[in-house]
Amino acid sequence: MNIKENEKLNIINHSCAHLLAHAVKHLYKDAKFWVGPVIEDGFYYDIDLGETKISEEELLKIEKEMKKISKDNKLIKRLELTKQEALDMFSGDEYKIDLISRMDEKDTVISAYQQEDFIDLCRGPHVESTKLLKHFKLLKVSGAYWKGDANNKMLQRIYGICFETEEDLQKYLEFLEEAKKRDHKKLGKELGLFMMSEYGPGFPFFLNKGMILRNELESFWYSEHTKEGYEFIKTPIMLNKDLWELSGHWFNYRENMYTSEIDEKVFAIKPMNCPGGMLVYKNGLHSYKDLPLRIGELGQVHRHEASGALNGLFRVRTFTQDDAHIFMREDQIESEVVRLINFIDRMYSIFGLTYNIELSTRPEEKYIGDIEIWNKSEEALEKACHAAGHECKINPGDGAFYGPKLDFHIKDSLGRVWQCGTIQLDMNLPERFDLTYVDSDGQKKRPVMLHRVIYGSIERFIGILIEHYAGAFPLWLAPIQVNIIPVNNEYHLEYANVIKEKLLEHNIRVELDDRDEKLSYKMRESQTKKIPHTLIIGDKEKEENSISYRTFGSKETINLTLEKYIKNIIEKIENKQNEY
RNA sequence: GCCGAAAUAGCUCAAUUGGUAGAGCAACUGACUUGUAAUCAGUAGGUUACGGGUUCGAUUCCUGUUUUCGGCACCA
Repeated sequence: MNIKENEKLNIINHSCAHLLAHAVKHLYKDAKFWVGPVIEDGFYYDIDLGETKISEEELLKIEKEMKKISKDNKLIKRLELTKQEALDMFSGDEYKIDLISRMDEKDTVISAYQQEDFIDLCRGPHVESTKLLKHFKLLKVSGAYWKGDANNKMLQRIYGICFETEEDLQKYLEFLEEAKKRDHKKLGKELGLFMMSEYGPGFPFFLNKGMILRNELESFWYSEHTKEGYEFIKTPIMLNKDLWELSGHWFNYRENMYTSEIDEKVFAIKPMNCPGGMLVYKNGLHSYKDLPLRIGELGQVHRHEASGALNGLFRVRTFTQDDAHIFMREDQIESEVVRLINFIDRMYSIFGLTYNIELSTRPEEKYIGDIEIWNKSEEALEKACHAAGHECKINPGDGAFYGPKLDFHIKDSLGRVWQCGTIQLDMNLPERFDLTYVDSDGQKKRPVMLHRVIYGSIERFIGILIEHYAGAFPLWLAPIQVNIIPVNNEYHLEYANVIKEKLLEHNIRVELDDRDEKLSYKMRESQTKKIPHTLIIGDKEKEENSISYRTFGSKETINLTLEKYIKNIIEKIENKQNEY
C-alpha cells in the first residue's frame, strides 16, 4: 500500500488522525493526546485515557462520532504561533508541552490546526474540511509505549485508515480478508503442516506434510549450494560458555540464550552458528588460493524471545538458519557479492518472489573497525549491487556494529514485503577469533568474512510460502502431488492401483482415494486439501490406458495417455515449475 | 516483558439474567455403487485450558497460572 508515498492519501490520513482525536475528545473528556502520524497502512493516534480502556466495540462508537463530525463539515484552519503562544495555548497538556518545548523557536513557526472545538499541534498540511474525510475505518486498538520506550508508561494506540473513495476502502478491507484467509497458522493447521504445544511455546512441531515441504526446501538448498561451490558442516547445538564470551554473544545477548550447567561448567545452546563456523575455519590452515571458502550450514538455533513476540512460524524460539560463512581476501568482496546476489536471485525466482535490496551503512556511534575499511566495504557492497543490475536503497546508520549489510526485501503474491535474505560483512569475528590465511608472500593475513542467509529462517520462510501460495503449493513442493479417484471401486480400482504404482516408481507423492464415497464428495475433498492434481479413473481411462486430471482450482479436465502424463509431471517437478 | 482480547468435542462454532453443555463437519457402523466441490441413517465423542474462591449449584461471577491472538518494546 504505502500511503506515505502518495501525497494525497498521506494528507487525508493525517487529517483523519485529527478527526479520530477530535471524536475521542468528544467521547472521553479526560483524553490527552500524544502524536498521530501517518504510517504505511493508514494512521494511528497515541492517546492517554488514564484508567479507561477502549474496547473493540467502543471503536465503533468512536467511528460513529467521527462520521458525525465529518458530516458536520467542520472547517479545518491553520494557526501559526510563536513558541510562547503555543505553550500558552496548550498549557496543562503535558504531552503537547513536551513536544513544544523541544521545538526550536528561531527557525520554526509552530503551527496548529483547528476544527471547531478541537485544536492540535501539527505541521500539516491538512484537508480544508472534515467533510472530505468520509471513507475511513478504525482497524484496531492496542497499547504503545510513550515515545516508543519500554521504560515509559503505556498509552493507547488506535489504528485506522482513510481513502479517497469508498471503493478503495472496500478494496483494502477485502485485502485484509484475503490475508486473513491465507494466515499460515490457520492453513498450517488445516493442511496438517505443523502444530504448536503449550509444553513448548515458540517451538513448532513439524508434522509429516510439513516435513515433506521442509525436506524439499532443504534439498533444493543443498543442491543449489553445491553447484555454487559450497562445503557443508553441522556444528554442535550446545557449546561451552567460554566460546560465547569469546564471540561476544555472551556479553550482548545472554538474556536470550538458553543455558545448561553440567560438571560445574556452563553450556549455552547456540543462538547463532557463527562461532561454531569460526572453529571449523580454525581447524586447518588456509592458503590464499583456497579463498573464497564458502561453508554452509543449516543450523538450528534457539533464542529465548519475549513471550509477546511469538507469532506462528514467523517468530519462534527455535529455528533453522540457512547459514553460510564466506571467507575471502579483501579484493574478492565485490565479485563474491555479485555472485551471491545472482545466486539469491535464482533461488527467489523459483518461488515467483520479487525483491529489492537495501544497503545498511555504518552506525554513527556504536561500531567497531576502521572507518576506511567501512567505507571500502560499503562501496564494495553498493558496487556489487549495481553490478548485479539492482537498485540499492541506502539505510544510513542501519548496519550492524560489526559491518555493513545488504538486506533482501521480498514481495509475496499479495504485495506484502518480508525481509529474508541478508549479506553481512563482518569485521569483528575474524579479529576476535584471530582468523588467518597464508598469502602469496607467505605472510599470515586476516580474511574478510561474509555471513549470509537466503531463506533466513526455514520455519519463517515456510510461513511466508504458505501465505504466498495460500496453501496451494506448486507441484514440486506439494506434500501430496497427485490424488487418484476411481469412479467405481469395483471396476476401476485395479487400474487406479497400476497408475499409483507407476507414479510411486518415479517418487511422485500420490494417494489413492478408495473410500466408498461419491465422486463429487472425493473431488470436493481433493480440492479442499489443495492437491495439485486430481486424477479421475473410469471406464474411458481404463480402456484407453489414459488418465484424466484436474489441476487445483480449475474446472477443466485434461485427458492424456498415462505415459505422456507421467512424462509431463516429472518434467514439471524436476524443473520446479511454479505451477500445478 | 507491557497493553488489550480469547481459550467449550479432532475442526468450526452455539449455550438467555448462574440451573449440570448442543449443532455442523470429521471419525466409527450400516445401507447406497455412484463421471468432477458435501448420499442417507445410526453410534460414539467433553473433568468447558489448569488451579483456587463465591454459591445449594459455575462454561457463565471473582482470582491466580498457562497458552494463543492483535499491537507495543525487542529481533545478534
